[in-house]
Amino acid sequence: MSWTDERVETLKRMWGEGQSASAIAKELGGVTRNAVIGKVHRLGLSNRVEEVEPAIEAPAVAAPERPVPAAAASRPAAAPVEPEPVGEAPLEAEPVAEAPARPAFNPVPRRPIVPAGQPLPPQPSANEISPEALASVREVEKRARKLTLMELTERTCKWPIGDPATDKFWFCGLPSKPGKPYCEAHVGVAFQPMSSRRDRRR
DNA sequence: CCCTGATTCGC
DNA sequence: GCGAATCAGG
Repeated sequence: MSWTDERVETLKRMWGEGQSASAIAKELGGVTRNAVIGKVHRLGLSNRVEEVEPAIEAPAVAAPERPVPAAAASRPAAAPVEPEPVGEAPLEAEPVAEAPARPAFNPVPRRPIVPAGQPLPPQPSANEISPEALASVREVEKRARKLTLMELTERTCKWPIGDPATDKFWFCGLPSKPGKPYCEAHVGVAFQPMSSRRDRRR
């Protein structure tokens, strides 16, 4: 395989979307993640900071990180602060700013994309699941690895746990069954034979 | 062990 | 230019 314009385009797009090198390699096919990474570097876009798509803008917090405005030059022995030399500072001063007391650290500097694979799980209504399976799930969820969306891979269980609207939300993350999006326990509740979920008038 | 990107260097 | 091997890290 060679880097045709089309393939390069796909590479750029996916890299821009925050996809991992391995994911991109898989998508393209015929190349390894090493090849992708190598190409990324040769294209000079290893710096993923650039945001190509419009999408929802996350305030790109640069975080200059300079809590100590003045007194930088003269730092006798009084300043207990920052042990770091802050590297050089060949650049001229640009103190002006005042950075409000609060660094205002807005989270989510990234904008990950949903990992390939099937769209996610239909939260089952806890009512039509066998007691055994349900018990199993509860048990398993205590041991969930609590992965975040971007930590999911093809071999981690993608079963969502908790309320997405709160902090108490994560993905199971336990080893998924080969070829399945979920772990043993969750496969059990996700894929129910038609026969077992028949009418159960309530 | 699973995974990530970064770098090197023979081709 | 390419990418396997390797490195460094989570």
